Amino acid sequence: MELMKAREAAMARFRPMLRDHGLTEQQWRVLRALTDCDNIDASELAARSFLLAPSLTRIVQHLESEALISRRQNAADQRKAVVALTAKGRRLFDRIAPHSEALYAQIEKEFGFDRLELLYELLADFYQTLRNGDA
Amino acid sequence: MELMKAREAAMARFRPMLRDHGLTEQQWRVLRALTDCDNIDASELAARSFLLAPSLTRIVQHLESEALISRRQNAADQRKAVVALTAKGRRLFDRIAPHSEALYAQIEKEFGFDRLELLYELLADFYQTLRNGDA
DNA sequence: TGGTATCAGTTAACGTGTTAAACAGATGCC
DNA sequence: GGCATCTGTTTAACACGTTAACTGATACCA
Repeated sequence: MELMKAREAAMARFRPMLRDHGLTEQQWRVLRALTDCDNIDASELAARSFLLAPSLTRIVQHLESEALISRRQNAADQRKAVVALTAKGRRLFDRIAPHSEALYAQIEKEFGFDRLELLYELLADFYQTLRNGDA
Repeated sequence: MELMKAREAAMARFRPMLRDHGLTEQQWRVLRALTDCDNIDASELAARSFLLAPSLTRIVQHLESEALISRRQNAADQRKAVVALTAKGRRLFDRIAPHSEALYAQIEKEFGFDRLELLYELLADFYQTLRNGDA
């Protein structure tokens, strides 16, 4: 419950900015993942952007229809779909990234760098603990 | 991002159990809020279960169709809709509550009570900090 | 080599999150 | 009393989360 509230509060900061650029939070996650590691197939992209496959399918279709990314089939394995940023997609990323970083910096300033680091560490640990317990 | 992952990991524990009882996470939040404080109007219920009004409208319609809650109009202010648990709703809550508590206890055991308390405190603080900054 | 299991991705169905707009009941002001 | 405004709730539209079922391609193996 507290996790949900905290996450909503954080996203409330980012959403309006992304909206101004015509993106949702998840679409932004996909562009960011592709900037880090372009030309990967859908499974890899799903893992890196923490999206489930059905969501990613819809998002990729949407972004492709706006020419922000391209999709082609892996020649070696016809099942796989390789996704890449287009020049247009990269330009959009470059326009948004400074705003995104500014919002992160603002949160860091308000909440305090050390406390934020501690929170990150606890969250990552919490995540790992629960994942291990599932097995 | 870490917030999202942590929340997903936590809900992955609860969802299957709730699903066995035919509820979603949000429907469960509504029942829990009504158990704490019955006969409140929709705005109050939305605040207590941390749902937006449109979501709550749908959920209340759904739960009402399954006779788990009842809805009537406030006599003093015809705009307000007063929501209450039915006997059936209360019985369902009583059946689920022990499972829910067991899952919480399990998480507490795996992650550690003190660390969980620290995490709660940081999250609540994070939430408040961001909310204050919005004003 | 052919049959079967597995894998990558998609589609479908349902419920929720978010935003904007619509709506009726309440309130305030002249 | 009539009219603009505000409030509580609902509806609509679009996108995502989750689960399950489906399709086509690949791998395995008797």
